Amino acid sequence: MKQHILDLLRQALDRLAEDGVLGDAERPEPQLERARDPAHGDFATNIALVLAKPARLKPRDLAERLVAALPESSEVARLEIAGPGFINFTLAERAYQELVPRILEQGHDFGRSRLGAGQRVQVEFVSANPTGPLHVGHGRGAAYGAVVADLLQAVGFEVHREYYVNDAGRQMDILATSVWLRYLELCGEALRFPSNGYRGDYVWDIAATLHREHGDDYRVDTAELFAALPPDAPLEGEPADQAGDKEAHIDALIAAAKQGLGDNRYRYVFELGLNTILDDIRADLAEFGVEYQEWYSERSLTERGAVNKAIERLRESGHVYEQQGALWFRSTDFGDEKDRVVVRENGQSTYFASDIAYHMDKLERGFDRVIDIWGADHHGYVPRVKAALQALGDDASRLDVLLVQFAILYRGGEKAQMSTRSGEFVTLRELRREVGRDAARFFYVMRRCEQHLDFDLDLAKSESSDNPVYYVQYAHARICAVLRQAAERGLAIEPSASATHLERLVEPHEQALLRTLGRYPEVVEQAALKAEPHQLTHYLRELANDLHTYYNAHPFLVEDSALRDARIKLILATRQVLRNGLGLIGVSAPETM
RNA sequence: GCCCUCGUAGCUCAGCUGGAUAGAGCAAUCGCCUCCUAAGCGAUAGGUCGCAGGUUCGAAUCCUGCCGUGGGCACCA
Repeated sequence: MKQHILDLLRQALDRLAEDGVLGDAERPEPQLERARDPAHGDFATNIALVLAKPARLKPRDLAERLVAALPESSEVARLEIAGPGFINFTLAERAYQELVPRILEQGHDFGRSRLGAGQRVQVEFVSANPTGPLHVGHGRGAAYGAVVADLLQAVGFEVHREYYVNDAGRQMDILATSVWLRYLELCGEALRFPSNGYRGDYVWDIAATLHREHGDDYRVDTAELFAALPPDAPLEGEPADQAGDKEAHIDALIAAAKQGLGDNRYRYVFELGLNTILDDIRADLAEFGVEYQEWYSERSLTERGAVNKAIERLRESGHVYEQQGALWFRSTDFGDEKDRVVVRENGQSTYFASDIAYHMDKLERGFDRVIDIWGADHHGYVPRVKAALQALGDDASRLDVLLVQFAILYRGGEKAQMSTRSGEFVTLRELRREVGRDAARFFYVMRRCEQHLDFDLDLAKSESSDNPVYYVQYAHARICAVLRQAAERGLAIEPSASATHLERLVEPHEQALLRTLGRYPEVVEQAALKAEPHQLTHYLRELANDLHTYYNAHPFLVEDSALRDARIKLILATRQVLRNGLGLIGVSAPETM
């Protein structure tokens, strides 16, 4: 509908331009907005105000010229110039009524478009280190990323969903070492677990697997091995007098593990930890309705020399220098606040170096657009990654980084962030178990991503209209109930084809519902282009409200068969849009509740 | 200290590429089930859009400063 009016406006502008009315000024794309006040019709444009100055006309005079130049359309019932020079469009009722057969015919495809014209977009999201289960913070990134990806796909982009697996690097060594130490404890060794180790129960579980399947094969004499370790930082309950460096301590422990186990056995423990956790993450996300096209291994990047290649390219283009034994990237040349190390004094490349290589690879794979979804705590990272792409001569504007703020759980009005048992974050799995997948998906995307999310667990679980998930789902179930009722009464529930009888939809509630239905494609488009799923959740709430209001005001299964036919078609169309919208945010549309 | 984010009704939030009288939901108060699921609907009330300047025909929206929230400022990942 909106596109149609825009077409009319463009044609009118063309005519005025031909007549020389507009002068030489650049012509902006006309802006067409939904009128806030019904008295202003359905759509309004400020184009006359914008063009008045270059055309050297008063806004209202220009508006009149424009209106005169607008082609006739059966969809437009009324045109009006208002206020300082807005042009208001009121659509014909028929234009709305014809939505119903269109929605029913297009079904699942209603609201989808080809706006993206098959452009390839990569969306990378979650990408949590495989050092433990996903927690509720990752859950928000997962839900948000999945919906953004689905929205983009719905408007015609070819979407590639990717998880970057940090399967190399120090954190993974710490995990492997933690698993091994727990294993040694299971073997009966007495040892002091490092302050920087991973302490979660899942580490014990992996260690138990190792112990069960391999007995004492991985056991070494710990006393000898750990004899010369530099001191650790004190654990809770330990005296703080001889505080050591926990980083140096854990690094020495890793080295000791590698030495004690030898390459093969160390690698086995490492892989066992990685695979166990990665499998868990995969299953967790799959149960959450989040699927990927690719799980991209950081290690593979290193193994085929991509990191070295990236560093070489930076070197060739003269953007790196050596200082104090390390290799630095001069990111300040590209707006970063300080230069960054890419190769450490000990010869190891940094995580940032891998990231440069990874992003270089993304662009080389030919995506038209690359979207990274990160936790907001990584925002300081954005300038340096963009700087690196610029230094490599790539187009950094192809990369968009979307930052997702933390989610804070509330239970009984109190923060419930920490789980009392382990002192760790609540896991995504625990959250899903508690509130269910539908509520979790909906609540996670209900707010703008840069907004801190207060996640009210009690509300998410409540079966009342306060709970937006139930509210929307109930609208869907209610329509299904009406159809079941019709079947029980032996009424024809197969609505007649085409637009027959739709002129009977004259009640204000029906007109309101039709207007909301007509907005759906615009909402999907905006939500997709701006990466704002919350627009869709807000819309669905409105649509459900229109339906509930209508339901309370008018019976659908009336004696008058023509009216009944029209009303059933209207609620069928509503059901379709509810389904489509819920589907896009990964929430089910139940037939009964 | 520097950088980023957010600050809108009692609470949680929309609205922010400048537009017409700032909107929802919850909570509060008052109503609506012999009728397709009351997991619903209606009504009332609720505002110095953090504060102060600036830009202009017009600012919640853009700019500057200040105040407050959260986060970031590693040869960690």
